[in-house]
Amino acid sequence: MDKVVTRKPVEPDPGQSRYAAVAEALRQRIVNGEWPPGTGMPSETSLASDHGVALGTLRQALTLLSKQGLIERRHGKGTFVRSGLAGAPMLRFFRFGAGDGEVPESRILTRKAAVASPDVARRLGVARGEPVLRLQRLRSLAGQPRLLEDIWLPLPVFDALVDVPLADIGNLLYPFFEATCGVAVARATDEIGFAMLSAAQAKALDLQAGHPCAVVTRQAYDLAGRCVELRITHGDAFAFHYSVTIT
Amino acid sequence: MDKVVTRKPVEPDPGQSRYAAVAEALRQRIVNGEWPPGTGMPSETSLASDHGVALGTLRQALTLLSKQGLIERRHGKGTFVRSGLAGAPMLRFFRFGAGDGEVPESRILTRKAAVASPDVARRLGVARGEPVLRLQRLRSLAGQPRLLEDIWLPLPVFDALVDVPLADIGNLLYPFFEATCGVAVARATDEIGFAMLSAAQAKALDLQAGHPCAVVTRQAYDLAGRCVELRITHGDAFAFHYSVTIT
DNA sequence: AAGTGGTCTAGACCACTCT
DNA sequence: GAGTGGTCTAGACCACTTG
Repeated sequence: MDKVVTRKPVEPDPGQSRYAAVAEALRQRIVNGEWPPGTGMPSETSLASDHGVALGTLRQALTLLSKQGLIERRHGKGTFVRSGLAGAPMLRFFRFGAGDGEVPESRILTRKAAVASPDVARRLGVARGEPVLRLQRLRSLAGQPRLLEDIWLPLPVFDALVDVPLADIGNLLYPFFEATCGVAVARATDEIGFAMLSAAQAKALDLQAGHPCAVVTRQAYDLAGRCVELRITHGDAFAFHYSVTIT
Repeated sequence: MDKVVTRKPVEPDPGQSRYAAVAEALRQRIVNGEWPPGTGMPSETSLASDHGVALGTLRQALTLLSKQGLIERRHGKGTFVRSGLAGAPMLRFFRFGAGDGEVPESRILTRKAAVASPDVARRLGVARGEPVLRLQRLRSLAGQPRLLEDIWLPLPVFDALVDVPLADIGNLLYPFFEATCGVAVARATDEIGFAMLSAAQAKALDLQAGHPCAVVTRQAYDLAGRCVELRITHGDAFAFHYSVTIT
C-alpha cells in the first residue's frame, strides 16, 4: 500500500489556477481542524511536496490565504493559522479619551434564551423561530458607561453560555467564546448608522432620551463562514470617529 | 558610447529588497510624468530587461505598485498608470434612495480666495497664511438638497479655478481638476464624525437647525503625496450608512 | 548550525486581447 | 498570430529565529 505523504497532485477545476486549488485544499484542512487556530502549519517545502506542486506555487497559495486573513506568516518561525479576532475593538469607532488599547470594563445586564425574530434570524442566517441566546451588555471606561450592546447568539452552538456564571465572562467576549464554546471568530462586518437613544438606552448610558447615538451592527463569522454573532452597539454619536482611506 | 536601453541595474539600499528598489524607481518615472495617468506602460519583459532584473522580480515590483493603487494590470492588454479617482463618491456614505451610481447635481454657492487659517493650513499641509481658494457647494438628488460641502484648495496650484465660469464646473470635481489644473487625485482619506447643523447649514439643506448630521472630512492627495484638497461635507445623519469588514 | 519564510533567477507554457 | 499579463517550475541564495 502506497503510504507516501504525497497527496494526489491537486487537480484544479477548469478555469481555476493550480495555486487556487491548493489554497482551497489547505483551507479545508484548516477548517477541518487539522491545524487548530494559533498553531503552526508544516513548512512551505513540506507542504509543497505534500501537495505535489512547486515551492513557488505553494507560496502563491499561502499568499492567497494570508490575504484572506486565514493564516499569518512569520519570517524565520513558520506559518500559523490565525486565531480568532482577539477582539475586534468596538472602541476603534469611538473617542472617549481612553488610553491606547484600553479594554473597557463589561457588565452583562440581562441574559435570556429566546426564539429568533424574523429580523434576527435573517441576520444570523438561521431559520425563523430557532432558539437564540440574548445578552445585553454595558461597557464602561473609567467608571463611565459608554457602550450599550445587544447580542444574539445561535443557541445550539452557545449552549455552554446559558448557564455559565455571569462573573466568569470576562471583558472580552471573543476569547471567551473560543475557550468556552470552541467558536473562533474569524471575520466580522460592521455596519454604521445613526439614531436617537430610547429612554431605556439613555438611562443605561447616563444620557438623555433622544440623544443622538451611533449604531454599529456587527455580524461575526467563524472560519467556515457561519454567522455566530449578531451585535448591535449604541454609543454617543458625538464620540464617534472613524477614518477610511480610498485609492 | 553605451546607449543600450538597459539602465544601471538598481542597487537596493541596504535592508531593502531589489523589487522594492525597482518599484521605487518605477514610481519616480510615473511621478515624473514619463507615463501619464491612463496611459500604458511598457511590457513587463521590456521593463525587466530595462531595469536589469529577472521577470519575476519586476513582477513583484509591479504587484507592489498595484497594491498601492498606483497602477492597474489588465490581462492581455498591458499595465496602466491609474488615472485619478474618477470621483470618490461621497454618496457611498449615504442612503438617499438614489439609483446606483447616480451623480448628484451640484451647485457652487460661493467662491472666494482667502488665506489659510491655522487649522486649514495644517490639514492642507501648507504654511499658515498661504493663499487658498474656498468653495461652498450644494449637491442635490432629485431636486432635493442633500450634501453641503466646504472645500479648500491650495492656490498657486488651482489658480485656473479662480476665474473659470462657475457654470463650467461640472457635477464631478476631480475630473474637472485634472482637465483644468492638471491635478490628479490619487488617494484620499475620509474621517467620519457626527455633529449638529448650524442655522445656515440647516437652511441650505432644507432641514432644521440643530438637526443631527454626519460630517465627512476629506483630505485628497496627488501622486506625489501632496494634499490638494480639504473638503468638509455635511449630510443628514439619518441617511448615513457605512459598512466595514475586518479580518 | 539548522530550520523557517523571503528574495531572485531563468525559462517554459497558458489565457486573454486585439488586429 | 503576435503581444500582453498570469501561472508554474526548479533551483539558488538571503534573512530571520531558535537551540
